[in-house]
Amino acid sequence: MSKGALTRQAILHHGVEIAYHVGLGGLSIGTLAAGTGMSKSGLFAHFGSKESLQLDVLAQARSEFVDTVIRPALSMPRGEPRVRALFEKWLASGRARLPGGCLFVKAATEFDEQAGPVRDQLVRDHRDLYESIAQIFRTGISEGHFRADADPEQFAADLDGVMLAFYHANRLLDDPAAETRARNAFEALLSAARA
Amino acid sequence: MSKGALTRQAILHHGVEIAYHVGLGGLSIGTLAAGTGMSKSGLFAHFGSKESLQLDVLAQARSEFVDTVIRPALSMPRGEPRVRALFEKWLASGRARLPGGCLFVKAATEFDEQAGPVRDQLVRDHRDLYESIAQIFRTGISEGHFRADADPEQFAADLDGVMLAFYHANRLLDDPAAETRARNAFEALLSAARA
DNA sequence: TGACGAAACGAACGATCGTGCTATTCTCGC
DNA sequence: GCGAGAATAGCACGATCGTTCGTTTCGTCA
Repeated sequence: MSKGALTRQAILHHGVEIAYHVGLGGLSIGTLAAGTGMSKSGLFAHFGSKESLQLDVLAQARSEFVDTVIRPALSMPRGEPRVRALFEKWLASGRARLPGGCLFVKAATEFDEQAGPVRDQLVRDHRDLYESIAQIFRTGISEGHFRADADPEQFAADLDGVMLAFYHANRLLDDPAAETRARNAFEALLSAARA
Repeated sequence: MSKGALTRQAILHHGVEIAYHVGLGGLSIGTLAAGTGMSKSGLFAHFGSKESLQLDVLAQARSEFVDTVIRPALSMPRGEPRVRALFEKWLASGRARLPGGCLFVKAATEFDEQAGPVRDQLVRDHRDLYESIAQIFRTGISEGHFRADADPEQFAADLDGVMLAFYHANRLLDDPAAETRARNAFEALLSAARA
């Protein structure tokens, strides 16, 4: 990998880390440059605009989330084990405060009323996520683990809700029962899909 | 009401409206002053600091949310009707894009990793909300509408998750099925609490 | 009506924002 | 090892940020 691509990646890694604390809008080029030991203009040259930087940081977060949550789940056997692995990996990434998934939640609420390319990208990413969840759930139907008339899209929305509530309780409230509650809710979803 | 208190209230109303779009951090004194037709310094004098302004805007959002969601629900008969009214009012406030509740979700993700008085206040508000939900649910237990061993705190977390997923699907994705999904999830919660 | 306190204004501060330029340093293929 | 081109730095810009200060306008009550 060339020198430029290397520092670029280091910048984005730091960027995800910072944006995870202050949001994509709060991520400023000056502080990011200071954090990576670069000059403002030197860093800026890599992206050309702040919006482009935000999109690249978002792409980095997405790939980190896919690597730590989606892909490991897809390597599990089809059906309930795969669904369960998705949930566990997702939960673990939140517990460990991995910036990937968290940044997505933060960016989604930050930009949901601000039109522009960042919002458009977030919409695409969220749709992809929902589609991935639904697809993983469908393997559970075709394997006979879940009812044939279960609604995969409904399950995707429900699971997202469980995770969002977990993020809130875990990160804002520091509620030690957050994980237990998330597990209870997840098991309730599964048993409703089975019966 | 004195002149000062009147303009102050007008400022806060506008503040909630703006923060609902750009977040509490993105809410700047300059734009807020322009939006209310005041000078920056004249507006600033009402609050003394940006942080104080943020706290006051948050208090305004909280009171709007209590007025449009919590209080109407509490006026309904104890038990399931009250729980159902809470859900319906909450859903309606999201559908109508009333800034009150939405701003809370936005501020929660915005400040969940930024220590300070704003975060502390958000934690208190969120705990109060959860306690209110649990309390309303408990009236359903004592009225015999729900199982005696149902967990009110778990229900509060579950309902919050349903609403968070609804916000996401409704505001970011503009998903027309968002409301139906929220209703399905809510009914599933209720029937699980009954059986 | 005159006076006094509250309310709002105008101008300015230092800091930081994103973004251009130009120059310098570095990297890497020949 | 040299030269081309990429990578980074330095500096400055206009704008906006939160904040302060002194002044002016306004509301209210004696």
